[in-house]
Amino acid sequence: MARPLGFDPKVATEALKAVFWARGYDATSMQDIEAGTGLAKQSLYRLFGDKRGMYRAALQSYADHEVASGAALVAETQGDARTRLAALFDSAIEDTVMAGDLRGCFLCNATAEVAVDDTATQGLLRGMADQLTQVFAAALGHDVIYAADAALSARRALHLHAGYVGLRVLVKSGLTGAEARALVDDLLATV
Amino acid sequence: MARPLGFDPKVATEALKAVFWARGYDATSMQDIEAGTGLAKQSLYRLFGDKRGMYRAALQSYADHEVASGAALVAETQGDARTRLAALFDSAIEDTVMAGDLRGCFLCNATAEVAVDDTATQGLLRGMADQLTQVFAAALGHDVIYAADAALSARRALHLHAGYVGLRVLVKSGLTGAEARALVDDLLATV
DNA sequence: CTTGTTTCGGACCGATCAGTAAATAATAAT
DNA sequence: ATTATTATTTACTGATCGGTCCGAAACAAG
Repeated sequence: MARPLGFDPKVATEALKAVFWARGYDATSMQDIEAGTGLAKQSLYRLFGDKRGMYRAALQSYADHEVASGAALVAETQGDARTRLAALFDSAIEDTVMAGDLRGCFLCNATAEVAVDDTATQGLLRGMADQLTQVFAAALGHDVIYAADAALSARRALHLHAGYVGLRVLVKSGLTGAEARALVDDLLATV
Repeated sequence: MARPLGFDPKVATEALKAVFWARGYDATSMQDIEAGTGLAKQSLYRLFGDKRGMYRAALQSYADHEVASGAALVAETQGDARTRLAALFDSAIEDTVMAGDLRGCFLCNATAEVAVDDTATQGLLRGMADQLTQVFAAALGHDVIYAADAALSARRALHLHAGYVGLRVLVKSGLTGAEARALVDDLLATV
């Protein structure tokens, strides 16, 4: 028996993701957030508590959509581990370097930006990093060699994850499309 | 015939590096900078122009010292490419995960934090990234296979660089020492 | 010691920061 | 229609932001 919300919280959260992804935490002002979401401060504060809450929601939205869509791509692509990983990396290159998108990976940016004493956010990021590592491990699981050797699989998944993070970061400082492809070729040559 | 500087600009620049390395650009206030350098605003503004100038000087100091010391380590270590790279990565692990240093790589952090429209800083970072890639390429150059094949060397150096960046970033979200070692083992297994 | 030049420290600037309080508008139940 | 409850808007808070101005202190040359 009360007035209903004038907007969809899901949509608002995605708008938050877009805003923080583009500028990071500190460089984003409440003014930017109001403009990006189209909502007034009060509505945002009521829903998310404070600016950090908005940031956490944005990160969660990234994990729920971007990371999950990577997992889906790996699951839906037909073929062996290498083929699935190639599809994952190719789509990353296509969507970033080729599209001229210099925002980088939101998760990587957030990890690099996190303060040394912000253990709460660190924990959140660790969980999402594990989630992403699992995507690589899942792809590897389609080869019997990796399916049979958990230690090898874990190690290589971490290797791939690190390469992925490096790729996404280096793009921000001007890595070209050709360099990105060469990097990925070499990264996938061993799997 | 004038009053001399009451401090060493070199030392001040290193203090700037420490301050920005610990907190990043946006999260660092002029108050933090005054406290970290022990200098008054006026002296800093006169020397570096503005806050961005201080940041650039800090980045340059990182390239001149940290990146250069990596290059020195590669040059001074005796042995083949693999041995030299192992020394480089081992020292990175020892100085970060093992030492409980969660600041990450200043250069990586800066790249992740850089704004999409800040082309000036992007250019500066690109130069430093190339410098770091050259360190890996130099290590590879101690194997005839890489010395003879420039394309392979370039590709693999980029691969190693990306892996290095990924390692340094993942440590910030809680990668353990054991995981870091496994990652590096796998990364160096192919060279 | 005087003079010329530069550094240094603190007061100060308007702008912007994250966050809040109160008033207004809208809806659902009675 | 009245009332209870909630959403939204407007105005405002003290604090802090990056940056500047100016007087005082310090040093070198004469």
